Amino acid sequence: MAMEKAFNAAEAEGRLFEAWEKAGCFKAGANAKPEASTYCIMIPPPNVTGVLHMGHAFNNTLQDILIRWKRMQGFDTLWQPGTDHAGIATQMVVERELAKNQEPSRAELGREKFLEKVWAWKEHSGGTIINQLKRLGSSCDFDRTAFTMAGAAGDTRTGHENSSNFHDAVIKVFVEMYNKGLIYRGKRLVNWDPHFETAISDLEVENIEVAGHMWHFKYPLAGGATYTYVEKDEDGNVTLEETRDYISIATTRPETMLGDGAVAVHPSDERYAPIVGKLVEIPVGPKEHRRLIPIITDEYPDKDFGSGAVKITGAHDFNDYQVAKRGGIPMYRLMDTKGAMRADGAPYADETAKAQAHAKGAEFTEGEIDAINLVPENLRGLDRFEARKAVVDQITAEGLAVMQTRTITVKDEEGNEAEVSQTIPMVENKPIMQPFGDRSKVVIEPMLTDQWFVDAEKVVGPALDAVKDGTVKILPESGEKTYYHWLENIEPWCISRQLWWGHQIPVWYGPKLDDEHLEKIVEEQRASETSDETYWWRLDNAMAFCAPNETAVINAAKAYYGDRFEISTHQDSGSVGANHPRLHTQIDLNQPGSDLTKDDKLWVTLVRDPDVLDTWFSSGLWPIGTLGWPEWGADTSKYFPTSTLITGQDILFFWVARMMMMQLAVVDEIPFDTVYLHGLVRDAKGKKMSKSTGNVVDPLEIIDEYGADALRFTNASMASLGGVLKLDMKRIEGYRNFVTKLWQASSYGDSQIDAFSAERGAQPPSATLPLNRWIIGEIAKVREEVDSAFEAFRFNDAANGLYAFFWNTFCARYLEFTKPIFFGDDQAAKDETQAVYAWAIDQALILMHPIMPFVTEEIWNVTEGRGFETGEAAKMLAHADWPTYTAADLVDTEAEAEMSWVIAVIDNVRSARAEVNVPAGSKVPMVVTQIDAQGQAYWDRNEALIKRFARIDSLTAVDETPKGCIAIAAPGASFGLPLADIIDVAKEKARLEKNLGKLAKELGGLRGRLKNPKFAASAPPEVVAEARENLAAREEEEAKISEALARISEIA
RNA sequence: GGGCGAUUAGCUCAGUGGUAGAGCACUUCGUUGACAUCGAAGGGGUCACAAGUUCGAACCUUGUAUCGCCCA
Repeated sequence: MAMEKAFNAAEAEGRLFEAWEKAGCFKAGANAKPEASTYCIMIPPPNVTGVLHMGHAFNNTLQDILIRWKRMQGFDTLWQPGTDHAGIATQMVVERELAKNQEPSRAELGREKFLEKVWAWKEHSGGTIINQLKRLGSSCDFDRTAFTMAGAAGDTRTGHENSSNFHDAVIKVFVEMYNKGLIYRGKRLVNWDPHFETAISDLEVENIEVAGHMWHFKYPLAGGATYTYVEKDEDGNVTLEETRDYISIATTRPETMLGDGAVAVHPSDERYAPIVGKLVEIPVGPKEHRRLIPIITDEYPDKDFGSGAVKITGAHDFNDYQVAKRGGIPMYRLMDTKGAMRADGAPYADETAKAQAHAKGAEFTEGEIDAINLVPENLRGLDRFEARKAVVDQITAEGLAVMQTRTITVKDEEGNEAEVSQTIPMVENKPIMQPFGDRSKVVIEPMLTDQWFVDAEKVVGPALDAVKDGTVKILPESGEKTYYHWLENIEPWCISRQLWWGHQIPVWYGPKLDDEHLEKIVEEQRASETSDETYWWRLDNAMAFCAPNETAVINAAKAYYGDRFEISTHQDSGSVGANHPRLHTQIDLNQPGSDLTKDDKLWVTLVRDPDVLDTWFSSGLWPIGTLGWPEWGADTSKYFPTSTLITGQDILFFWVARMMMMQLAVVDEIPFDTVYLHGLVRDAKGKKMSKSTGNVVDPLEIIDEYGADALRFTNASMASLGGVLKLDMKRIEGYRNFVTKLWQASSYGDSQIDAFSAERGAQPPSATLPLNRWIIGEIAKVREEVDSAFEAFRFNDAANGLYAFFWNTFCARYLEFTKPIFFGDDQAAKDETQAVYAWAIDQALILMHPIMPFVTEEIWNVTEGRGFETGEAAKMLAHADWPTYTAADLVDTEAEAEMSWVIAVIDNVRSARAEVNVPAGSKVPMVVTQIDAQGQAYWDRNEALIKRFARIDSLTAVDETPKGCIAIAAPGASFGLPLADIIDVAKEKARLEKNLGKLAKELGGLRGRLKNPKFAASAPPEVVAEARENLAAREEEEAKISEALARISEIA
């Protein structure tokens, strides 16, 4: 059948993908040979709310290349697709949707109803990105599409119908790790998002440089003490000396001053040495209740930054937190979950007294300190930014701001200008790095909160060892260094999020209890029934029960509380503080005089922790969770441990390292043996793609315009190990042209030489012509090149090798050289060449299929005609057998030498003609002055070919080169083009001289090396031999050109 | 401040000890029986800098400069 004029990607891609899926080409184990080893890739699960971006396109192209390659090789392959539930992103999307449709808000709906809405949204829109992966040609086993919330309450099982019960796996792991003491609850400074009212991970924080202010304030020394403040220049000369009764502090966040626990200076800072250990007063809040804090030393303050003294607010700054931990400085939390100044607790006077008591040595627990609210009444409930203004105003009004004098020009009423000196507070306007929530876009507040943690230090060991001993390989190697650096300095992993959408933590709280303290508990209970004490505060004294489900937790609670108690559970509606664990009795404990007797029946209500697990906790279980652990059967567990993980280097720690730790902790096996890391896809200039810059490239638009194959080829060619990924449209266009080239070469085979009617199979047809023997060898070489490139994850080498082979060797040489045969009349030669041509195209399609599946499959199907060898009908290319022939099998060195001689003659003639302006179209005569027997044989066999492509009409042997002749040198032969009438003698001389110049440079290097006795002594023999051969060849060429130059000079 | 990396042709990048390559761009030519989404020919680099190791360095070592990314 005649092929279309060009490949219509837009029309063919959808049709081909459907055909592959319909034929079950991508199912786990499809095309596997009997007893084949498994090869499995776990997709890095995209966010279920996501849409395909260039990063996904790149990442999935590489995965698809590997899986298609292995599938064709006959491995038992599985490429596992799926999405993660993306807690905060999904919750946000659904909340926004509710608002848009004017439906009740999340808070109005309550937890259960809201989660129904989320599942409904997932059912409707959650499949977007999975379907977009298909546009790219991704050959995942989509029947197994997984979801990290599969099996959780309310799951409608849409879009992940066959997914295993991921929820059970997550909960099981949590419970087991909890029981082993690997998971605990504690206070830590986290990135708090005041909009979503949850902790978020570092990855979800964007640090953005914004215009900020730096205020300078005076903290007066306690009791009016003074000291001599001395500043010196570099040479030690005193530049300032004054008596001060304060220490100057610079801050960009004055509202946090209320929670200061200390002022820190560098131990080597001489300016403050006299006052280290003294107390200073925090210059804000009601004067009579101002707290005194110590001046301490710590390595953290930078002497040259600001005044060199740093206020330490451990509960609201990551650096300060470390200083506070080192120095035992209390951390006072100032804000609530919305980022407003706290309004809870006792009056300010009482609270500040508590803090002062603690400072003087009274014992407080961490929770008790956290309960202290150091916000003065007049600031309570204010948004943090309003509070900042108020604090600045109050300090300035009191004269405790550091002032500066400025001269400004003012105009009076008549317009006269006058210079006026002004003293104003010192406020520096300077850019500061500020953290923003990547989804909420609000300023992230570092906040000390109760969170759940994995004690990562206890599980990191095996994950480190597996990479150190080479069991798991990370590419590029720099990734391993980063991995070690991360894991050797690992911190506790915060796994709780204050969200509803996610795996709810399987922990229930009840009152702490034992017989001795029962009365005390009852008393406390009595009090708390009427008090405003928060849930968070209550949990400090609560008993935690961790179990996979309610039945189990009730059993656990029974064991703890004993027979006297009835146990029930309460599902917290989700708003923090709305409920707390309770102990009930039929007696109204709040009635005066009421009391318990020993036989009174009691009830305990357990409350489930409202928090959910970080999405990374569940995606940390992705390899075993998707395969059905703990309920997996042999048909899925055989794919574990998986083979290759391809992902972005930015999540090496967040995801890769955690999968390593968790799989090793849970099933004691590595999750994968090789990790391939790549960078971010950037624009052509290397800028990050971002909506605000407007340089985002949509892969789907690229597919629409250039076809998926062009995009995929571009991705492969960019994928050098450790390479930077800059996406240039020009490059995509170039590879689109390559797709066309492949199509046209196939079309030539089809319409011009009817090659595809030839009978052929997987093995190369027998060939006698050097041209055909040569191309068969070249195919074998490129097959080896592609395989070794894929094995080494050098996708760029595979892509570039195929490109160069197909364009420069196959099309520019072989295809052209078949023309004299097909336009001649040697039928045997035609038959042989037809078969070889068709076979070579088949092989090229196979080798290019992993990178460009669509165009290759389309050509494969329209050209037909293969499978004669085995008698089997042609399979789809996606399941064609990957070849194993080697260069050693198929390269014919004689044919190779002959073709390179022919090509050299043609190229030299063409080059010489072009440089001396002989019209390319004109046919000219050629003479030969000298030719060896080998050269003569080559000429005789390839005369028609050389004449056609060098545009020569005759060859005459002469004894002496005619005057005015263009010299053509070839190995073992000297030719000339006697064109005295046409050529420009000066140009020909210039050409020869230029060639001599190039040769002289090469010869200089070669001779220099070979003359050096140490070279022959130290260099490997094959290098020396190569240099000798090279020198001989260059010398032969030099002699010929020198002679030609002498000849041409005769007529000049 | 710490970690990882980069610096090679006008641009984007390959190149792990044997004397420098690709694509694009550029110049000239071309309606030559697959292809103008093309073909032919060509120009273009002190491999950031400095010192060292080596017979030999873009590559290994040390230092310097500049630029990224991540963490603090």
